[in-house]
Amino acid sequence: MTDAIAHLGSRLKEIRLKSGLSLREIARQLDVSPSFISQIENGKSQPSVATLYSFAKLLSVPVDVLFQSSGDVHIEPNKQLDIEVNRKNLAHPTDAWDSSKARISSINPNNRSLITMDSGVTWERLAATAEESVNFMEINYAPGAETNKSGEMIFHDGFEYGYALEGELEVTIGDLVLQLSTGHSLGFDSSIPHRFRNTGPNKFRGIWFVHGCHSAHTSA
Amino acid sequence: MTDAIAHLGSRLKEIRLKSGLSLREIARQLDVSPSFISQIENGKSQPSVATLYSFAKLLSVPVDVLFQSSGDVHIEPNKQLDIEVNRKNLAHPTDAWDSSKARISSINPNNRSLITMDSGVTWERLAATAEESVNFMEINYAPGAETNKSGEMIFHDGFEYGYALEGELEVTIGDLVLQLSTGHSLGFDSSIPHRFRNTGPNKFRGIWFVHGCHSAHTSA
DNA sequence: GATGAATGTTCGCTCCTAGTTAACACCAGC
DNA sequence: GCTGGTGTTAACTAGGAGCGAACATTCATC
Repeated sequence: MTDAIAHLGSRLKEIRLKSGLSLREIARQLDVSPSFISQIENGKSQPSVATLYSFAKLLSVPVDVLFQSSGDVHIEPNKQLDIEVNRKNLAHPTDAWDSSKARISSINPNNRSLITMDSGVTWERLAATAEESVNFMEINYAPGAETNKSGEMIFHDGFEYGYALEGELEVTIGDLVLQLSTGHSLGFDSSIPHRFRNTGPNKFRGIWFVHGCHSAHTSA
Repeated sequence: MTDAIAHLGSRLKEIRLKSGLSLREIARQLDVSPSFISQIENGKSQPSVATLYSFAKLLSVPVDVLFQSSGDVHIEPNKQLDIEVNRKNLAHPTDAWDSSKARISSINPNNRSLITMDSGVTWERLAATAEESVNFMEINYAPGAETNKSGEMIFHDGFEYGYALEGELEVTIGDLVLQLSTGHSLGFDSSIPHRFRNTGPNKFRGIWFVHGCHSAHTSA
């Protein structure tokens, strides 16, 4: 077990290098010796929780990320071949799609109405019913993609429900941070500011249900 | 520094209590002494990262949560394995579960509240929010299982949305018959009489969302 | 090509502390 | 009374968190 622990060092190193900080610089800021950082990164020693926590803070990375398997988080270049049906940058999914007149809607996977967001985020509509202010959709987050590049959180009336199909998604709701992985589900009052981010190396897919929202806002 | 570290113990205790596990039970599963757990929870000692990590895993909570100040997180109590939590034969999922007071609900796959129906049909709750008349769940139909043995159809106020994860499900809505397979989704006005049946050889799993229903009826 | 100032690494060493084994006090049920 | 559950504390120990010093390496610059 716990190869998450075993690879913690290399993961730290990987992230540190990406951040462009030198080992000695880290050591200075964490107020520990450079040699110790080296030992940690090479798996020859393990930090205390306090040290690990400061380390994560310094790299401005949620601690959970450090336990994830490393991998080259390479973001898909904006290959928007295949004609995107629609391109919006909505504050949030209230009236992403128009409501339909049909009382029954059945949609097969290759036939979904698609919205492509700027940031590597897509929504695919899963049903088109007569209900307004309801969105039932599959959401996709490419590696590194996030709800809002600026780091702003969004909030809106209503409730939001999600189920993770594949990959990992870091969900921030208020000051709560959750890691969503396959099979995990959640629901929350979406008037609480929230944002999502794919911190993992693979794409994230999830089933999302948003309803009862009439207006959307963003908050720094 | 970082009162996040200082409060780590109490945070752990808080979450453990919510999960309904005893300190000794945790100790057994983590393979450490009960006294040590106590010391950790009371801030008299600090765990190693490995211990902390296993602790978080056991509580099925992302590590980051442990560093946050306490808040209203809803964690589904350890579903006492095998013993089915509840056994009902509801006409339909309106108030299958009580609403929760928590504003945020996160449930991990092994920890869901389960309702077993007579007919090889189970519902697993995916989120427990404050909303009433809302059910977000994973539904399971064993091969041959059906909504209603008698062949009756059901209808109720509101709308119903579904996404097929695995297997096949025959969906009858009014006089329309659909075959749902992986990735297929649907939504419909649930005042239209409907019923489901697993006609395939494998079990069916799907994500289901039902809301806005206040009364349920059956119709031959 | 020597001097310096970065980088990261290894080897011992010290001392702190993660984790132990008691024994403790409490409460519920029989 | 006992037995089996809960959580807490004290005294102890072994192992490893973290250190300092010396190491090898790249670069610039003179």
